[in-house]
Amino acid sequence: MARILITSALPYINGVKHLGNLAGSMLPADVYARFMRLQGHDVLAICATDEHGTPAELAAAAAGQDVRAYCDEQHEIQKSIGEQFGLSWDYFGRTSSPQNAELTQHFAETLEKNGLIAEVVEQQVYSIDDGRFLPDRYVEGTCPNCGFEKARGDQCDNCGKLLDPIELIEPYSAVSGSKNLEVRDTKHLQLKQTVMEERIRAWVDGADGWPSFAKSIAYKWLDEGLRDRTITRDLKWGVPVTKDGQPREGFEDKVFYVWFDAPIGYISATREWAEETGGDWESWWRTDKGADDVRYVEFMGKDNVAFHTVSFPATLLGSEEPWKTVDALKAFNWLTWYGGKFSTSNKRGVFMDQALELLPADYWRWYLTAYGPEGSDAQFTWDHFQSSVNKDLADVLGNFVNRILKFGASRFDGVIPEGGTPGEAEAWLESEVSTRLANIASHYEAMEFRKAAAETRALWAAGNEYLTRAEPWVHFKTDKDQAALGVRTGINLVRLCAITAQPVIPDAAGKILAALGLEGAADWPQGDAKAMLSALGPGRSFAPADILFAKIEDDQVAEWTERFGGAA
RNA sequence: GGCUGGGUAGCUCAGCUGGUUAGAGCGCACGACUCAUAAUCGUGAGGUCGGGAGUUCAAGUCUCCCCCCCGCCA
Repeated sequence: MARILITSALPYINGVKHLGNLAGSMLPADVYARFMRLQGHDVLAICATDEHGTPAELAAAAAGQDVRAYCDEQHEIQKSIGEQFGLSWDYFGRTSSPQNAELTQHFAETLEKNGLIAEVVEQQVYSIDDGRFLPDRYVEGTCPNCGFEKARGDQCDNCGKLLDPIELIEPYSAVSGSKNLEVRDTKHLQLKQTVMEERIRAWVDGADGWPSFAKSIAYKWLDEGLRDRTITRDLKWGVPVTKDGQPREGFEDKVFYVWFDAPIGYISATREWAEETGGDWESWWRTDKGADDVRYVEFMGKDNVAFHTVSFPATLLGSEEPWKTVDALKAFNWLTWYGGKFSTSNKRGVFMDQALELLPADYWRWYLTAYGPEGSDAQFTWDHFQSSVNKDLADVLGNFVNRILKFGASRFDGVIPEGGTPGEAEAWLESEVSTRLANIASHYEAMEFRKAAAETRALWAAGNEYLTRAEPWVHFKTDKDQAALGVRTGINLVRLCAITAQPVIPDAAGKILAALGLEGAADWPQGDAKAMLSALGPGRSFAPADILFAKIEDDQVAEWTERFGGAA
């Protein structure tokens, strides 16, 4: 039994995530966690909301709420929707937790002791009326490049030029509209990544278990040369900056930059979990306290790769403390909406809460796993979604389960019958089952989700093919024992299909197992195929399940296309 | 304009460090079956791997140039 720590990139707090976010980290992390639990491993799956930063403040302001209240509410919403999607986190924490503040301050102070943090003086816009420094996006004014009058401090939306707030002509506060601004010197902390560069490169060199494109992203950053990063911001909402555990002089109105504290959230959420459950968080994160045998697997979208391969490791390695660093890293590409970007404002794309209004979670889980953006970007289209789900789930799996259970119920009174002599069809199936099960497991081990799903489906197809070969409906007329063998074997195969499908479609798998009278936990099938296919012996009763997956109809697709946008 | 990532059968995608007749699913055509959600099973037709040049005994797979798409940034 191995110990496996799984994290998925933290969803940002400002609203419900879309299907691309789900497909790119949270869902595969869950599928992987479920598979590993089925294998009997000790799994700790951690996620959390990423709550700090300017966008959170802006979103709260837009909602007319206090930031804390806004985050409280949004956190609960995201947690609930995730659970409805079957995301089986062991803990879903928050980066706004006291645990995260403490750990973030600990890391910053430790890094400083190790000479990796410098205090620098920068020039920044100060709003006298607001009584605060204004971060980039809180200053607006006329663009010095194109004359656009509503340019933001970080960038002009009109000409696209990247700006420094102090360059703006006639700047004003986006908070109050006040023009009573001045440029003042202000102190910030910088993480000296330049000093860490060779060390991080060596660490990346030694890494395996990353997709090639993840490694190339890390090298690209390293090749361009790491820059020292300012890790503090002039915001109220965030982790306060401290020194020796006390508020740091000159930093009373500053907090750590969201990208500094967010990945630390993986650790702090584990600590939240430990405090709630009595678990031992250090045994998962400190190699001097038991984590040396932990395999740590991170899931993320490709936009997050640099932060996980360079920035976060810089924090961990720079501390000179025995923190666990990532072992295997799985990065996903983009799920695109008809080849373009998901866009809330343009009414393109489906968000997690909306998806659940349309169809149960398993439909989405299957589609996003079997056709997800794993090796390259993947296109979501309604037509593709409809045809994939209908064929795979309704026709191949649903129909297989349904036909064998119904036939067995009507011909053998819902009791697994005995009798019959295994022949060619059974031999073929045994060979098929052992091949497929081995493939499914090895693809999951390798975190090849599309391939694992394809093999899972191949097992379902083998079920249909077996019935074609065994023809119990034909034998029933002349040789009931032979028909009994087909039914018994078919039902055993249904069980195997359900168990192996659990990581991806847990609800449907549960319904199937319930139909077989197998409520509760089921472990990954053990033994040889012959034994697996006779695990459920004669005499056990079963009942046909309700239709597992209703087909998606054309008029539904038409309606959804109208509602959510489709081909551009 | 710069920088990633792409451009492989009608569609969506696999093809690791170059090596037998380039793969899968869907769709399509034909055949079989009737237990089943008009589901299933079998067979088959489909690709000069974006274009050009080069390296090599051998390139979808390496090098260079060009074209196009998505995304990020300027």
